[in-house]
Amino acid sequence: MKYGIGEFSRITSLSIKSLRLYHEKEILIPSEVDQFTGYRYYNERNIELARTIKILKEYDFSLAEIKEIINEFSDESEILEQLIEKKKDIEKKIANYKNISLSIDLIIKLEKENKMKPENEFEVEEKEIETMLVAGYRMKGKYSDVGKGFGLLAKNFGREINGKAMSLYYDAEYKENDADIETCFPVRKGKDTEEISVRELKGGKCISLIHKGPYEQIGESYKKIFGYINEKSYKTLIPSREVYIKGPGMIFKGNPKNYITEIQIFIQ
Amino acid sequence: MKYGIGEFSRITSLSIKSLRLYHEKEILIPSEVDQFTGYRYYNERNIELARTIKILKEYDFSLAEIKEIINEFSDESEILEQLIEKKKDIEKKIANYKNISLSIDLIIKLEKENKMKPENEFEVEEKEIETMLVAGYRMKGKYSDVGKGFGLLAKNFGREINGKAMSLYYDAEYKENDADIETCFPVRKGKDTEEISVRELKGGKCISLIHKGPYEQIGESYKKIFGYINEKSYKTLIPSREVYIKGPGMIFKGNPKNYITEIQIFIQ
DNA sequence: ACTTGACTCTCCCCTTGGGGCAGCATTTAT
DNA sequence: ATAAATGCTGCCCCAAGGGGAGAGTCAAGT
Repeated sequence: MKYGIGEFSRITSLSIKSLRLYHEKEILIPSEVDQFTGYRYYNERNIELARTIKILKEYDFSLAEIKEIINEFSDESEILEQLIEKKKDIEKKIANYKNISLSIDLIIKLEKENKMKPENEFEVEEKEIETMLVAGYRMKGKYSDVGKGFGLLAKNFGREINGKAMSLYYDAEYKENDADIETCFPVRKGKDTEEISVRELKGGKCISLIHKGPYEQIGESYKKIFGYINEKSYKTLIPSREVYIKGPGMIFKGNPKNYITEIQIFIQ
Repeated sequence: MKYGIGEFSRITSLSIKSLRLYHEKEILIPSEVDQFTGYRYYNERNIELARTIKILKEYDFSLAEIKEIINEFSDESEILEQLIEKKKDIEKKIANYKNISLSIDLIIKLEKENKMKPENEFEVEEKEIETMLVAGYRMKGKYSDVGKGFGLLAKNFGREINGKAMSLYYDAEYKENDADIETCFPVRKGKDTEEISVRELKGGKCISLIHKGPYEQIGESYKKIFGYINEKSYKTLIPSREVYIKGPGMIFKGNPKNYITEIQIFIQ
């Protein structure tokens, strides 16, 4: 029994194009090729081989690998090594895709939270903040350096991040150049590394104000919030916090005019 | 400040080749191109865009998708839809790879079992078989039809298969053409479908003989095993079993001379 | 001013696993 | 005998670049 390429294609569910390619690459050679017309004819043994090739393709082997395998081996027990290797490859891909999936999840989650409660209020507010687990990287420098801190945190704790980026300011007064800052992410879990400390960040009562717009103009909001605090004669605690509700994103830098930062000054 | 392509490549960790491609595809257009020399020069804004592109690439977006996104949007909140879609894609890939991984695992496992205990004995043996969960497809036909049954089972229960393929023979005597056969796989778990029944297959005491070689010659082994049974005056039960310790594989058909089949005839 | 070495340019071919089409030859069924 | 279906080769195309040839350009040292 012999089959023309069309029939063979239907039998094996391999496209005619693929069959011609496999012939050209000497992976699946028709049992007979008409010397004059070039017509390809396939037989039963070709069907078996085609099945093997299809399965190896499903298992993500490349045509080059498949060619090697079918030329050298004829039984599963002989290709255990290759199967184990391939499985490792696949596990790596799975791990990689899982990371991507988690990263995307985080972005979606944070953005959805923003959509849920569009912060329309610009008034000073008193509120209670809960204790949370954070990963923090403490540094001395300027505000503009915090990006590096967040980059470091994201690289090390990317998959455990659980909320919005924050900065903690440990100076009692405003410092331009040598500020004592800790960049933080809320995390689900994690261990200290050399540079990063993971710990509970105590909550408490705080005075909060939403600042909308570029960070460079945040001074005005600080003025407003301290005005309120002085009026009420509250005693402040350090560190104070800035929560980046909407800042430069994971993907886009975004438009600074739309940045939203929450200032939180904790009181006794 | 402007950067040559080499420096920009170092800054962004994108290869020069990629940068030229992105320019050609109008994804990342240098801030300045020398009209006479064709030299590309990049600026700070290009760095931001490059970062965005890199991240989208990591998230598995194609260049075409990236082009669309960066042309139309400038904030994460605007591409939530695309992110959700991409996440679905990635979940599909993960699911697919997991299936492959499980299939390969199964093959490796079964082959390793064969290596562990090379069945060297060809003598009739009495042994105890444990109860196991099986998925079975019952049919009437010839032995040569069982392949289809196994194909069906593998398709539906592939990821739950937990041992070697078996056939159960429900006829008391030998039948050539219209035999009542059930093809089975041991499975971890599973639910009945219209054609396939999942259930406990009771174990018990059986007389076993390993048959090595093509199935066509299994008659001799049956003769031997029934000789033994008659000699001992055992009462046999139905169904009897054939366990395909080594038969046509998942990948290769293999050489029938090396096939190993265990005949199990249960006794009271 | 010149040379040298490092950069950069365009162009072309290669990769994987085929898809699609043109133009022609052959086979099969009516 | 003729038409419809099938098959052939050859060419161009996709994504996302990699590699290299051959030529032009830039900056620094002499």
